[in-house]
Amino acid sequence: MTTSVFDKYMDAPSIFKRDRDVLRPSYIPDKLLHRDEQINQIASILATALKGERPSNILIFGKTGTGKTATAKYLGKEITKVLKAGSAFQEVVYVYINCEVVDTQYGVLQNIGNRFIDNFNERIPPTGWSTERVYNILWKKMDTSPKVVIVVLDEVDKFVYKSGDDMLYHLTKINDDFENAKISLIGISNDMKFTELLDPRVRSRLSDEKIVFPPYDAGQLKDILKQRAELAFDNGILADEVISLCAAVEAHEQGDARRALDLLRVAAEIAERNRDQEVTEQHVYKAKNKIELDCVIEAVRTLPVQSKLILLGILMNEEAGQIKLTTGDVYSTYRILCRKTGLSMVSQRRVTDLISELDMMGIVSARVKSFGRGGRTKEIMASVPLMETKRVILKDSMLEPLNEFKINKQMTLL
DNA sequence: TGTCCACTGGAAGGGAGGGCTT
DNA sequence: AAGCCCTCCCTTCCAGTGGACA
Repeated sequence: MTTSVFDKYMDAPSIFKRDRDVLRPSYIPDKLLHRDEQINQIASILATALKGERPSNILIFGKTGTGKTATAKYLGKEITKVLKAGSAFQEVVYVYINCEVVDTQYGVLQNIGNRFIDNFNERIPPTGWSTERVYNILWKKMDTSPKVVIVVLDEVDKFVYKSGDDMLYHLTKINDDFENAKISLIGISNDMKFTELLDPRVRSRLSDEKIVFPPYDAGQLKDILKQRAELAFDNGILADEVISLCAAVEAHEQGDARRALDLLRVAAEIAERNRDQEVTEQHVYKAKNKIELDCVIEAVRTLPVQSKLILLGILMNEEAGQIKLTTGDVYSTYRILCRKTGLSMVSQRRVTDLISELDMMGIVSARVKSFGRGGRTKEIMASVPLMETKRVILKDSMLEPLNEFKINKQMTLL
């Protein structure tokens, strides 16, 4: 018999009863717990679609992991069920778009449009057409027969921040031009404030109905975890306190069900890898640390090389004992590193933006501070673990020349 | 009280790179 | 091939600014 490096993992008994995907946030259970009120509210609005009328537009607010996306997808499934059963009076098309993935006007219109184009050759290409043309095709294809189109724009705030509200304006106005079809929008956002950016006309049209998803409390999280755990594990695999602990940890932070589920899944995976028979509190604590570090590492690993260089500069300064830096400091270190690696150098203005991006990602903390005559600038410091992060950055092949490189205080003063 | 530093962050625009149309 | 369009990444320009210091 041949042996391989995988053998010892392959024959390890699995802790999971079946698919571990039931613990992933993308899994939509048959019954969503503790969201009855919101589901009923939205369902009562959308029900008009099944009667052939245009439902009001809806804005859904709530922090991450409060079940907004799950609810939207769940309702999509339910509508499909009704349509299949043939009890609807009208054709209803439910389009779900995640604006974090599709974040341009063109992209959103293309995505919606292609739902109504069966012939592959007629499809709207990912780029190349004018937006106006895409809009016209979309309009024509949608309006061929009477139907109600419900477009869900998940993370719509991301879209508005990036691309403005033109597209929302057109989509909310398109009904005026339709003869047969009707469109209604569901915007999902975790940021209440983004509506301030909208043109007043768009704002009032978009937010006919507002629905807020509150964070889950510990008890609710516990129910949700229990529901999934029953699907994922056999009895006796989870120590009694494990679910309560996962629920308590996340309820304490933000009431985020997504993270609570991740925590449970990773804890179980750690137990499995250790060939333990039971998932215990210790596994949960380990999982918590692992998830936090993994998030940082993944975020840093996928950074563009210019941002890596900037972050590396900040970390190297920290290593040399310079914890707090100004934009000027960061830029001069950045220039040293550019010269060392031979990479092209971007302007200070651009670096300011990249620093702000790193700040938004939580990788560094940067706040504007005035030093009086010393000028007004950002005060920047890293908020990720020094050595681990540095190691990840230096794995980038373009930054190889920096492997043994260190900076000292004089260099930052250049 | 006014000055002045070292930026901040908005605006406008360029150009490369993707792709389509004619 | 030439002429479009859109997005992304970047530059240049510049008015604006919080607060220590004279």
